[in-house]
Amino acid sequence: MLTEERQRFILEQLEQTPVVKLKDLMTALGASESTIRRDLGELEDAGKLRRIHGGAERLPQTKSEPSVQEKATQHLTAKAQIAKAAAAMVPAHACIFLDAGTTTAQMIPMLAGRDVTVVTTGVDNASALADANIEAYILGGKIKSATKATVGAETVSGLQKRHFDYAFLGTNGIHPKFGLTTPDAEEAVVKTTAINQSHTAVVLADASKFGEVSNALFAKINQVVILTPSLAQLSPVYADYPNIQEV
Amino acid sequence: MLTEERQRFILEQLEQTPVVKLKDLMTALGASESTIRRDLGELEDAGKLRRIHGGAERLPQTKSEPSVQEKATQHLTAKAQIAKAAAAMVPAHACIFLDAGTTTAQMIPMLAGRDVTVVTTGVDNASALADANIEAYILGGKIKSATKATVGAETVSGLQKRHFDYAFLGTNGIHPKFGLTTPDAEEAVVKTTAINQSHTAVVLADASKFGEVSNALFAKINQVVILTPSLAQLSPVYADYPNIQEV
DNA sequence: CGATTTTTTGAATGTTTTTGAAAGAAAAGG
DNA sequence: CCTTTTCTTTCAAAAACATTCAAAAAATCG
Repeated sequence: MLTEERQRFILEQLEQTPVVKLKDLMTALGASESTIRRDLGELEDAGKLRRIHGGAERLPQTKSEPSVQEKATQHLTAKAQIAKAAAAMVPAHACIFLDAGTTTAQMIPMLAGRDVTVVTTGVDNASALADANIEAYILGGKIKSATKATVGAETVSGLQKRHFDYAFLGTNGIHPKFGLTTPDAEEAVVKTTAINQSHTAVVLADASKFGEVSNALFAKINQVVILTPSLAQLSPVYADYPNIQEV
Repeated sequence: MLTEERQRFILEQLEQTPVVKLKDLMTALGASESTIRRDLGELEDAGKLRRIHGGAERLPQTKSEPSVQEKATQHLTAKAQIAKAAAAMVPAHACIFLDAGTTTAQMIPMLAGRDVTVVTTGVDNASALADANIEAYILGGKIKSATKATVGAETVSGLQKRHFDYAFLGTNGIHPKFGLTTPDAEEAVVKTTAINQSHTAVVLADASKFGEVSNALFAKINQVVILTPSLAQLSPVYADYPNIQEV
């Protein structure tokens, strides 16, 4: 484990929680007390954090990554376009899986009044489905505060007891070599399971996702149908895939 | 638990409620009397609060935007009063069940920053818990669109795999003869199961619930602890129950 | 390529801070 | 008044701290 890796990890921890404990860092990083202390000292000298007895705390001016709300307004029209096409794929009496996330959320108003059953892992999606009077189920599990999605063994085993006509998922990255990826490993497991339990898996992706690679793989490109609004704008690499469809 | 974490929590508490009790802080933070006293002393020296007999009080704010938050905290509604008392019952490291509903939802900001694990059936509560960065789990199941609570066999069997130190529930009716009742039979089953799986079950009820009877029974009065803000106003019938407590 | 220097690491040392408990003083409440 | 609760002070144990030193790893140079 390199010095830079450790220090980056410490700062990432501090973005999630206002204080980190030295002992937790020792076990998490597998380094000795001395090493962690040196890292904390250097990071403090660099003005990245403040040391406190027992660990370190985040500086007050920490800027956060784009929140759920900010992301929601960014690619709105493109997302709505894909969502409309995705909702049109759903036949009557179908049972579908709806991933957590703002992209799939756009499908909900377009499913209102339809005879469909929806299973989701997104807390916000569950709320919207209830508002739209759609028959909805949420899978139990631990709630990730960043995305408000349920994850973990309970969610996965809940998925394995079901089968879906269609699964609709979002993604953070689509790459010819590295496949479909998402930042969170636990969410990746959930997505993979949902794909396995569905007859047809559909990924909703706007142009900004192509060529991107995130942390955790959840499927290869040819395992799913990909809907995108702007096939022409993309690198010609993606033209070889018949399962990437323009809407 | 680090010094900074404790002191941060104490100040956050004082934003919610004008006074904090030393004993409540002890159970909430899992620290000794001496430690809490030292924290209060340091925070007083730093000009962050004023110590009073039995705890500490918030300083009179002369800052920018006092209107919204102070009004919300100074004139505590009946529900917030009960929620505050209920949250004070929760010790550190506890695992609690939080019923769906607006009454129990009021407990969430008062649990923020606490070392507790919360399991809920309320979709909206799950969202609020995630916002407050509280470790939260939602039970899977069908979502009732009226209340956005999960119900059904999946929810009940999920409950039966767990155990809680405390369960906090709302109710629609409290009656000496007909017990605790709620309009929906499926939600009643969930509440009953939650009570059975908990060491102590606590029902939060304002005065309007007493004497009312709804459709489905979920518990007898003496099976739970009932918190209410206005014991004196109630019919003398309820004075016979030692488990009905004024807050 | 090997030898030497520099950097990084983990353990050992003694010091400081934090913590919880105890005992008596002060305050609150009947 | 007495009883109970809360408060302050003191003390020893535990945890966390800075510092030093030698071994291991990496980089540099002849």
